[in-house]
Amino acid sequence: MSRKTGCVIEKGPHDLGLDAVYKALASEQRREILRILGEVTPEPGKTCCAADEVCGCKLSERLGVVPSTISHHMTVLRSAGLVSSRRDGQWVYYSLCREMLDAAARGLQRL
Amino acid sequence: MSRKTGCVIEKGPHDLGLDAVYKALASEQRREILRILGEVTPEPGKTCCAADEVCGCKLSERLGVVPSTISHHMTVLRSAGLVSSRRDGQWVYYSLCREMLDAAARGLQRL
DNA sequence: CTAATAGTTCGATACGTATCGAATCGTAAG
DNA sequence: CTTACGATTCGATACGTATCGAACTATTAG
Repeated sequence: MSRKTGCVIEKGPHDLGLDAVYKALASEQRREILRILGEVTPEPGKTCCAADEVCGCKLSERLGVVPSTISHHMTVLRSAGLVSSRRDGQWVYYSLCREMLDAAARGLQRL
Repeated sequence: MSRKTGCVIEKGPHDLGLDAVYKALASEQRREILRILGEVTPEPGKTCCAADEVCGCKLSERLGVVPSTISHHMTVLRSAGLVSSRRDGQWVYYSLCREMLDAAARGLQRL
């Protein structure tokens, strides 16, 4: 099926719509995840990663935390709109939502 | 004495220097404080606020929280480098450190 | 000096979050 | 169907944070 979770930029009073975004960013581990997703370097020999996407198991490996913790962080990032997820067979691929990152950056400069 | 706390932009591995900044931003109340400091609108008849600065008692009044809570938030914001503080007699004036806000915004775009 | 005002610090409480292991679900491979 | 693997959910625990009131400090006003 591979239904893709779109990244929608919500707008509300003040930056309440960005509240979840700033909370999600307040974690070095999650920022590391975003950095990894930003790399989008496809490893040649690997089967588990598409061209510009990263799957959960790779994140688990690179951060050195168990899958359930990764899953938790990805839920936070996804509901903040910072990443989108797509299931392809056994794997779930994540990719960065740069629009939301830009929105957060603009939100800061607006202060 | 009015010794001013300078705002220094620290740099470290990754954005660990920005960790405190993102944590400080992960609070609607603190973002509201930054917004108020960003206004820098001097009220004409008021005696407790200098031209481009805001004192703690005004923040306490506008947010509707007790002074001790404001003091806590200001400590967080100050140690993140997002605001600088200056005591003038009875009052402590706060002002925004736009350099650090810009650094945080740039940090996001770098992801 | 005394009283009043602004701010900070401290202690307590409540709430949120990070993390793990175990159990479960979904999909693919045998 | 059974097994294996990736991912998620759940429960428990530990830690961090927000908030308040009370006590304290600093400064000004009388």
